[in-house]
Order: sequence, then C-alpha cells, then structure tokens
Amino acid sequence: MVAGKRRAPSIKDVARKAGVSVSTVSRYLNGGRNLSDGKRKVIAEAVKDLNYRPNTIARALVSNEFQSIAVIATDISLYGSMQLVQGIELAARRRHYLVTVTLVGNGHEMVKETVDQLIQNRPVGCIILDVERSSLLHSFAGYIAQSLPTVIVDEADLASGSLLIGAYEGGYQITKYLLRLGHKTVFHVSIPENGNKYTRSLGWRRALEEVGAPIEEPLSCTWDFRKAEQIGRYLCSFPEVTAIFAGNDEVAAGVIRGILLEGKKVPEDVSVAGFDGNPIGEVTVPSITTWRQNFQGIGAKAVERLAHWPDSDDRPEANGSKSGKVDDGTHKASEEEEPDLDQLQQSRAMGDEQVSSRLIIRESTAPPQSGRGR
Amino acid sequence: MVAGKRRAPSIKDVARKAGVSVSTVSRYLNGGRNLSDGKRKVIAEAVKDLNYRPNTIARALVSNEFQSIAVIATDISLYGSMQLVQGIELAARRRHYLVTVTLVGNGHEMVKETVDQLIQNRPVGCIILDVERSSLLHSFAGYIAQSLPTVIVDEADLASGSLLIGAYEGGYQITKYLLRLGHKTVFHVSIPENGNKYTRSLGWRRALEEVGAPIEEPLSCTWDFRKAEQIGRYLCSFPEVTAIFAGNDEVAAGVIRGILLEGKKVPEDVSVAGFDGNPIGEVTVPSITTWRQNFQGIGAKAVERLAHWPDSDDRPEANGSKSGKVDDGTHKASEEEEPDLDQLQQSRAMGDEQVSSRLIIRESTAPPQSGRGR
DNA sequence: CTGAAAGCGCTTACAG
DNA sequence: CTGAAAGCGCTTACAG
Repeated sequence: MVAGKRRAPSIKDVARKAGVSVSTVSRYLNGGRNLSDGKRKVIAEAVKDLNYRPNTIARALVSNEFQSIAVIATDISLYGSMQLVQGIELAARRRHYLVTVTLVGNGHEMVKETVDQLIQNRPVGCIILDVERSSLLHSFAGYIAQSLPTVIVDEADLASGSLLIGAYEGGYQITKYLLRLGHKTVFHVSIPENGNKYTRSLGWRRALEEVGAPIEEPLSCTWDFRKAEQIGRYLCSFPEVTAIFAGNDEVAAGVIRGILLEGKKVPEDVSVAGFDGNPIGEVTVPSITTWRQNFQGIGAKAVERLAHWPDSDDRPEANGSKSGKVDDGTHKASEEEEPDLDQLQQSRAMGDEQVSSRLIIRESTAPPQSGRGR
Repeated sequence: MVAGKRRAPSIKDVARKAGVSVSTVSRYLNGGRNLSDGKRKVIAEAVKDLNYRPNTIARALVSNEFQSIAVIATDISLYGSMQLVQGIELAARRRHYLVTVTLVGNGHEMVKETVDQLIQNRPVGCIILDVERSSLLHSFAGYIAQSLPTVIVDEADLASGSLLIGAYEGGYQITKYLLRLGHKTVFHVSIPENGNKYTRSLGWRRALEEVGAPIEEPLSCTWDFRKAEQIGRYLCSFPEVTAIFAGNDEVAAGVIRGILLEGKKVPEDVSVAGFDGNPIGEVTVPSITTWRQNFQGIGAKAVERLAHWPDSDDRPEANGSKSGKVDDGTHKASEEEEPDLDQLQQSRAMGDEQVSSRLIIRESTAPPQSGRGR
C-alpha cells in the first residue's frame, strides 16, 4: 500500500523535465516574477506531469520557519477549547499554515522538554489556550514568547494586552438580562479556579454593581459537574436565590439538576443561565439560556494576530510571495496579496466584540415568582 | 519580546564549543555509540551550555520523515472526535511525535490541495477520523494511503481490516441490557448518515436478532439535536416503544426532551440509553444511561499502529536510535529501546476490546411499566 | 573512536 | 530573463 521510501519528485526532477535550471523552477514556484512565458509554460507542464509539490520541510530549513501554528493547551476536551481549535484550524488553513496541537500536563521537566521541541519546529507562532487552568503552562508563556510570536487565548486578566478577551461582555449582558427580568440579584457559580479572574465573572460583577444589587462571592465549581449539582442543591435552599449565572453550560446543567432534585422548579423557583452556547443546552429539560461565544471567531483572530505579527515577514513588501502555493496550469501571479487584505479586514471587523456572540434565551430563565426575589 | 531571526545554536556551534567535529556531535545526539567518554562529556557540556536542541526540520529533510502524525477529520467538535484527538496527542507525544490536525470540508479541489500539502510534510503516518461523515474524505483515504501509513478510525465497516472498531460491543451490550430489563424490543435512533453501517447499530441489531425481538429500521437523526427531539416526540406516540437506544448521548438528550415534552416520563414510560459516555449525561435530568467508549485508548491504538507500521523503521534493529532525544547531563544510552516494548505491550493489551469501555447505568433506563412493553 | 565530504530539497544572492 | 554556487542543519557512508 505504502510507497515506502520512494522519494517524491524534487525540484531537480522538474528542472530536468522542463529543461531549465533549478533556480528557474524555484522562481516559478515563488511567484513567477522575472520569468519568460515560455519557461513558465514548460515548467507548469512539468510540475503537472510529475504531480510535483514543493517539499515544505526543505523550505522550512532554508527560511528557518515552518509554516505552522502551534497550539499549546492543557486540555482540549471542553466545548470551548475544542471550538477554538477548530476555529484556529480553519483560519490557519486559509493562510496555508498547518496546525499543531500539543497538550502539556504536569511535571516541569516534561513541559520544558515539550516546549523546547516545539520551538525547534520553528512554527510561525504559538497559541496558548486556557492558561488559567495550568499555572505551570502559564509560567512557560513568557519563555515561549521569547522565541516565538505568542498569543494567549484566555480571559483571565482584562488588563493585560497580550490576551484575547471575549467573555466580559457576555457575563455583563447575561446578568443584565436576568436583572431586567426582575431578579433582585444574580448569584454566580464559576468554572474552576480563579472565578474572580474570569472576565465572564467580572462582567457579572459589573452588571450588579451598576444597579447596586447585592453581590455574593461566586461559588467555585470543578470540572466534575456533579459538584455543580451539589452547589445547585445548596443554593436553592436560600429563598433569596432566584437567579443563578453559571460559568458554562455544563455547570448550568449540573446546577439545574441539583435544584430539580431538591423539588424546586427551573425557572419558576430559580432561573439558571449558562455560558458558551454549547448545543447540548438546546435539548436539555429545561433548555438552557446562554451566551453564545464566537469561539471560532476568537480562534481565527488569534491566527490573524500571528499572521500579522510586527516582526514577521508580513509587512507589505513588493518582492516574492511566501505563500508556498503552486499554480498548476493556470498561473495567476499577483493574486497573492489579496488574501492578506481580506483577512485583515475580517480581523478588524471582529474587533474585540465577537461578531456573532449573543444572548440565547431559552427555558431555564424567567421572571421571579411574585412574592419571591425581594 | 521575540528573538526574531536570531538563529538557534546549531550542531556546528556545539562542535566548535566542544572542540570536536560535527559528525561526532551527531553521533552523540543519536545514541552515543562509538564515542569515547571524554568526547561524550565535553559535548554534553557544550549542549547544555548552549541550550542546544537539534533542529527537527533539518533532521526531517535528511530522513525524509517529519516526526509527526497527521490527523485528518471533517470535524472535531463532537465529544468523541475530540477525545480521540486528545488520546492521539497523548500517545503521540510519548513517542515524541508532533500531532497535526487538519479539517477538510467540501470542494474536491481544496481537499486534494490540502492532502497533497500534508503529504509533503512527510508525517510518520496519517489518522483519518470519521470518514463516514464525509464520503469525500473517504474517497481520499486510498489516495493518502498510497503515500503514507494510514489508519482510519471509524466504525463504519466491520469487515474491513483497515478500520479500528470500538462500538459493536457497546451497541450489543447496551441493547442486551435493555432487553434484560424486560423490554420486548429496543428502538434505535442513529447518529447521522449510514445508520445501518455504524457498528453500534450492528451490535444493536445483533442483540435483537439473538433473542428474536422485533427489529424496526433505525430512525436517522442529524447533528442538529432538535431533530432528535422530534423523533422522541414521534416515537413515544407508539405504545410499543418502551426502550430507545440513541446513537450518542446528545441524541439521547434530544429524544428524552421530546418524550418529556409529550408529557410522558423517562424512564417510566420509555427508557432511553445514549452512547459514548459524554460527561454531560451525568447531570441531565434524568441522567443518561450510556456506553462509555474508551476514545483515548482508541486514539492511542491508532498511534501505535502507525508507530509499528510494517515498512517503517520500527523493526528491531541494533543500530542507532531515532528517538531524537538529547541527553542533557546524565547520558544513558541503550535505554532507547525500552519504550518501544512498553508501548507494544500496551497496544496489545488494548486488543480489540477497549480497556475501560463499559456500560454506565443511570436514571434514564428502567424496566418497562407493567402492562406495557409486551 | 574520529573527521572530511557529500547530500537531503529548497532559496538566495551573484553573475551574466 | 537565466543559471551556477553556496548554504540552511543535520545524517550517513567512507576513510582513517
């Protein structure tokens, strides 16, 4: 089945077949500037006949840059991270980058090993996901950034310019919505660790502050959603709890379950809202009000940041394109620059507010019962 | 922040610093056979001082093999695929492979482009996920297999030797379980497309055949889980429907919602079981009986298949190790072979039945109400 | 045990 | 517009 060690045709083979020099073929491959139509044609033919593809590895060796984006995460098994990865991949491939995924766990030594190896692969840049969940990885962010353009996708620190933020607005809006419904205040069950740092939590707090609503410290959940169930049971024993904002949809589901198991009703007795927009919330009973995050957009934005990194080759320049694209047959030079602009445009359009992030109102939230919530 | 174009130390730098030839350093890096202790020591020191890491790209150029595993999928946003990717990454990194993720959508031309580029990266092998959901990708599987060791992780065709199967047993067991509960038969709502080919469906069918239970053709759901809700509504209008096996947990949630919305009860009126073991099923109301798939194990197994590919360099050989590991400080040659054996062992232990796949019984299933189901 | 040389597939100045 | 040469960082025979 496998072609084994049979090497693919090289630029030499193309040159020989086309009767030109290797340099000329290379020129053809890189934009076709300064090339007679005759050569262009004969090379195009040879490329096609041989089904030639430039060896990306060799290119990477010369340029000291492998056209890839390295994603580093502690875990990609949650809805959000997974969507982010998907968004990164989609955006990356538009730019002909390959996406690499590396999970780092515990053990300082291993992380350094892993990270060093990654750096040796010379990706165009690195995207770190969910640092908040691993202080270890977080501590390596700086180390990585020393060698590679690095974007941290997280929402832990609103102040830091190096982070991509998406959730503050969502936390704010969802809390406002609950308040508008007539709830005196909104309780918060945060996703694991650093509940006070997540921007969704900051948005929640801000919304409460604005109207002078009482603010209880968030209850912190774990990734074991049965903990959310316990929290739900606990919270609904307080009559003043009429509205709960959960850090994500799974936690919301757990909280709802806890409430229901206590014999109370959602949303009649307690309203519960989730976060992220996990499709599962559409078919639970009750279905879950949530803030849909545009994860794919955020992923794409991270990629664009790397693509437009200040020190990179991205600066508008008139010489050869680096796209590494091979034109089979019809050769259309000078189209190379356009995608860049498109992307930039798109990146800007996304701004800091994600295009299609929005509140999705479902069954789990409603006005407080009369006589309650005050 | 970024070190820009400053090149990392190369093997030349190490050689110069250590006062030996490049070949000698290379020998050191590749296992240290035929090396005097003196040289070994001085090189180790230079490596450490320079914080040298061999350039994986250069290595890949020489060996015509980049130490990576390419995952190709149409979508990784479902629980199962995501777990698979995670399992692949974990296993791959134990072997010092980098994992690459590529999503292929529609458009024949683009897929060929993408796949060709991937092949040019010369990964050690390729893992194709979920072919069943994209006949397009499926049609490329053969093309890819011509150039690379390829493993298809899917469950579409029990007969084909090239597929990794995991779900037949699960479908069988979960159906048996429902039957043992006293249900006369079990209806099946399959995940999208080719419901008849999924092995979980085959297992379901086999279990029914064994006891001569009536077999209704599976109802096919889509990835929009509201469709599952409709199916649930529809199915529970038939009194003979007392047990439903859904193709996955999200579909089960949707089916359950449909049933509840019709005013029936789960599991009192209808039992519903899911599949996969998505943690969300733990906190829905009712919580969902399911078959937990050992996705990570399957992913690891796919990686091991590639690592032990017949034509690869894996065959036991006494010469240099290819592990690409740099020993900083303490140099322990000859330890290189051991991981291989470990892994092999583990791979075999996993066999065709996944280690920790098992039935998880929760609230959504129960014996049929008396007077029903017969 | 050790080093000089050639080569992996490409790109990049440098001459024409 | 075109080609010969050098070089990217490593490994692999080949001589000693």
